[in-house]
Amino acid sequence: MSAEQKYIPGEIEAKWQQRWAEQKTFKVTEDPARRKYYLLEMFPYPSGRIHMGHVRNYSIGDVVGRFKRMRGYNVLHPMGWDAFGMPAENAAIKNNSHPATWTYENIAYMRDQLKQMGLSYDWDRELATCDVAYYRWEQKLFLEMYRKGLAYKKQSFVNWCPSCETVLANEQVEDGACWRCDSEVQQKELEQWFFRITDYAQELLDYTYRMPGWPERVLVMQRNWIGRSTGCEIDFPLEGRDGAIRVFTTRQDTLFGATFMSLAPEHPLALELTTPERRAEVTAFIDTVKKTDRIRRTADDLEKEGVFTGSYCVNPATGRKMPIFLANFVLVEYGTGAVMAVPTHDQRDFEFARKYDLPLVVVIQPEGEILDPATMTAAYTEAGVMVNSGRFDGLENEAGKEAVADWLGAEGKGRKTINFRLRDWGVSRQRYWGNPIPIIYCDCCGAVPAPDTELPVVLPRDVAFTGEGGSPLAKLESFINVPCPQCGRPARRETDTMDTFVESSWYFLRYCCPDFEGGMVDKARTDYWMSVDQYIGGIEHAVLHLLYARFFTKVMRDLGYVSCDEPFTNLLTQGMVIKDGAKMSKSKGNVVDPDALIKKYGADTARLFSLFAAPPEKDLDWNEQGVDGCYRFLNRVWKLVHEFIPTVRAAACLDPSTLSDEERTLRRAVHKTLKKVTEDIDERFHFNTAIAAVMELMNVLQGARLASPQAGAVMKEALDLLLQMLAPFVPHITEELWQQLGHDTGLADTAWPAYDQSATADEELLIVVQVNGKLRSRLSVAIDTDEETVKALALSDEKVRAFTDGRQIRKVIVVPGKLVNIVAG
RNA sequence: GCCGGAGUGGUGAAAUGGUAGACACAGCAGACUCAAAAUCUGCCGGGGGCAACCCCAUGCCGGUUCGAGUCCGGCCUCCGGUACCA
Repeated sequence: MSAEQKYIPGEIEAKWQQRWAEQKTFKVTEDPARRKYYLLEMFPYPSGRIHMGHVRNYSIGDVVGRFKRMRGYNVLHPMGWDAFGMPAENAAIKNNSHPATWTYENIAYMRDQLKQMGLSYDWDRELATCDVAYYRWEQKLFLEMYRKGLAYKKQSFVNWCPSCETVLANEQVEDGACWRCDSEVQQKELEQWFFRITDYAQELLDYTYRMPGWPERVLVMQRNWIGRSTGCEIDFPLEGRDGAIRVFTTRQDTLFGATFMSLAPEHPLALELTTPERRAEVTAFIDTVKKTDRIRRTADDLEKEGVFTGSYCVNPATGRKMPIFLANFVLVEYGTGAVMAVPTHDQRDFEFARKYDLPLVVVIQPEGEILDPATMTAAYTEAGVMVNSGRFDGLENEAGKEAVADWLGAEGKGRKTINFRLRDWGVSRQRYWGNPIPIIYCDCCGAVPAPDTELPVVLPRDVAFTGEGGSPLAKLESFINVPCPQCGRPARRETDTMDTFVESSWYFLRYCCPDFEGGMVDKARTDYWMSVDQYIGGIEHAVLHLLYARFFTKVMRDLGYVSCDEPFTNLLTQGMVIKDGAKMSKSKGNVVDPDALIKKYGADTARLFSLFAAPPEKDLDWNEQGVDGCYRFLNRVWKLVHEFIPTVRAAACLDPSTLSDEERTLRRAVHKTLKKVTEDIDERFHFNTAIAAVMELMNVLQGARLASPQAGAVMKEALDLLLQMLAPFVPHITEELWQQLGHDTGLADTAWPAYDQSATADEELLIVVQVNGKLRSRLSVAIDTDEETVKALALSDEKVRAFTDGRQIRKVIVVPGKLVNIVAG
């Protein structure tokens, strides 16, 4: 084989990447006359180099993008950089440089890596969230949200990561540890900025039932996170003094069984209600609880402990005097931070009551069983009939929930309410490398928005990175000191920056119009592209990014920026990349470097393997030999096409009506494969089976040795279609071979071929014959054989007779064109 | 505990309720070669049989059905999420 006939991925890949870039093949503009398709993969954090997760994510996306494009869609397929964040600061400290330098160098390198993969992005729309041109609009939105009360500041206990030295949102705490660095999270009382995502809790929940394009498990995770529960707020008057304790309960049907009250140790009334003689014990208890770290405090084996405050409140239904306790399992952040304790019907209250010898009253009686408080070993939490509940006795407890709620409302002692687990989104971060929150603090005027004329608040560059802790911004006098926009007196800038999840909550909108100078988004262009038709990324963002982005879309809709209710119509969550049974990670030492892979095999092989080895949603087991196999396959394609180049160039015009049996069979295989590949990509995203089908076709084509003029025409069609089918998966090699076959137009610009329905039709059918459901024989019959004939053939078949002779034929089931099942007994 | 998802050859996997294991990897045998690599061809779930074939087999136990990897019920195991949520 001569040198020019050898498959050298490096050469052809560079050639076509350059061609696509020069010709702006994948540049798109809004065109209302064409069907749009917005395809988006989650943009990467510029950590330094891409990893296999990126290779997989972007390979999957690229198949969809190239396929939809060939199908005639106006495809928006952008890429950019989630460029603010902590690692840049850490790197700056370590290397004595600047986060911006580190970030932009990484972007340059990774952009190059992505380009080497041959991805079909419109690079003209590239954005980096750390560019002022991007984050300036976020500041404007922040102020709009501030004016609407959707951004606000409050003093509260917040999650503090001592290692990152910053606050975390609830969603960013995993198992009591920081989502990024895994340090144990502490509770700290601080004044912080929040986004009022709870205002949208109901809508965020409702739409999870109207998003059929999302995986059910992501929707379930979001529903659980939002955590809506219906119940009542009930006021328990304090004994011997004014005021009341308000509780939230979903079990108002058990109100008559409430025998004591449990408050969170952090409850505002905790100390106020403590009598002088109990004071020492109570403060000691509060201290102990506060010192208990979050992991242990939320461990399920933590013993229920509490302390009596010395005060009492009154059950509004029974008039019973209820001792008020502080309890370590009551969470101040959920409900009202106070729980009416019904030990007979709540397991935690039960354990607590047993430990502190508190009274039990049964108020829900199960059918066919009598509960006795003296002998109960666990709380009864199932359905039953209300007892010891005055006027409600005899009601089914579910009906009782309604009745008690109505009664509480009528008496003014409580009301129906809905409670959410979702908390507001804390967005303040005590970091430098983020978007400055555009607020100025004045001793006279309080918090004042930076005026429009002063926007954007540019992140200053001349900052020292000492690694000594705290935000470098807070030490920069030239940044902090500013006159108050209202009264002109000396004031101070906010030095906190925004959570980087804020940038990723609207980047998909900015891609629609990345060059727009007139505001955050150009509504006409954004309306054309939105919503994202297909979003692809890792499952790890199920409740972080994906919830925030939904929230932002709704906020921006209500502020008039966009028209859609939801950002992502279809979501694909791809599986992890595994090697040797574990997720690829530096600490495991099982990382495969994409650069080395591409250098050795080329981008097409890297893409092909990551698409072939598993369907997109499943974890992908990386296997070097499998990669080798894909490389060999591409070599076979290369050789096969080269072998037939002379034949194809000399081929006659295809006339399907004059083909020999052999030629027709070959052509049938080609069109059947095209049908399968089309459906596998378009309807199912099953790229692995699509590729397998093409491999099968290759095996057929390699065996074909045809000599007639029409055979050349059949082969020409076969190779053209083979390359078109493979184009979305392995765009470089197919483009090169396409050109070598003599085509003038680029393969990427061809239309996805339609299969010839008549060519796919079989002439003979294989009919499976079963006796009592077991395979016994196969029949080959002409396509138009009628059912009765097939039945007769099956019954008279020699192999079948061996199993039916001497038995009675009870029934014969015929599935046309497929199968005959003879029931004999 | 609760909520998801998954259990199929040595491995990754494939199968609108209708031939279980396509395709590929690994392995074995052969061809080519002085030899090796590369490439090509064949075999490749287990058991029985000279063979045609037969029996068993999709985590386990039941059920529905002419027919179940697929649907239903009950278990077991693994993975992911979540957790004192009142």
